[in-house]
Amino acid sequence: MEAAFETPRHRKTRQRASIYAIVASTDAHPTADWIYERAKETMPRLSLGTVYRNLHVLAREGAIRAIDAWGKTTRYDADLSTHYHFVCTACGAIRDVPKPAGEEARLARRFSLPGFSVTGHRLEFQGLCARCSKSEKGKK
Amino acid sequence: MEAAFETPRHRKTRQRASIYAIVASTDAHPTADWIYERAKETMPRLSLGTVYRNLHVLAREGAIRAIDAWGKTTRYDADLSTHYHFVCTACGAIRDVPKPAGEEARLARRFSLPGFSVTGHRLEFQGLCARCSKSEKGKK
DNA sequence: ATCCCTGCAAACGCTTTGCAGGAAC
DNA sequence: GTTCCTGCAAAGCGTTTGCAGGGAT
Repeated sequence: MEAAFETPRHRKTRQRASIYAIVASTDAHPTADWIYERAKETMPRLSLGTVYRNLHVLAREGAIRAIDAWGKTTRYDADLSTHYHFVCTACGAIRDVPKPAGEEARLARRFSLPGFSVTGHRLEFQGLCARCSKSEKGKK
Repeated sequence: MEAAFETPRHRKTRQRASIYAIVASTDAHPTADWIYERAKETMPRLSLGTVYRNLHVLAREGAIRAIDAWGKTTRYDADLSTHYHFVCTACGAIRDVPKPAGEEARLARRFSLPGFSVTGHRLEFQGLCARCSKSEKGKK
């Protein structure tokens, strides 16, 4: 009963460390399944359920962030800096879009939401990424 | 073979008419299941699969719009005017937020997305709606 | 030794789909 | 009469969860 004020919340496990490392190693905003496949390379007995459980733990701890784009599979991001996303409607790729400073203030000024206490917002651009944009032109 | 230039795409059915009427009758951004329950009141043999199929048809035709909020169930909206949404993280209610004129231009100016062809965007506010905001205060 | 965490598999919620009969054209 | 659409039920997909055994503390 030492350190009652500390919260040793979770034990360290190889699984969680590996999962975090994988998420942090890419900016491709991977899906749970993609992470699972990568992690299995070093831990063949890993189960998908464990991946999901640890992604939740990591997200709750604030180590990673869960993002959901256009109703598709949830994707995960270890880049905690606040930014927006651009989603390619053709290939599903997600690119980061930096959020300008003072965007909150601008939005608050521009949108009055009486009675509501706004805790956050989400801005997402859709369209074709550079690559898909090219191949579309080629086709048509 | 009259009117080859017209596209009679779909037949009229009571089911589709009813489903559209229900979506159009509310601004509560209903879920497929809610629509199903309502529609069953007048068409007890209706199946949920038919509801989904028709919602897709209507969305493809542009009669309604499908919106997905925070990874939860898809919701539907017959209000085609472009607007944003505010989602209450406590009760899940969705309220419309009018989009100011010229927002596209402003965003394009503010965010440069080189190489991407942006076809749209989505802005969503999260927080507590007026009602939940009150009850939260009461609790704490 | 404790209890959390894991692997496994079953179950979940929402959504989609194959089929055969019935309705719209 | 020809197709499309429906009701039904089963399957699909991503995700969650109950369980018993194993690993971290």
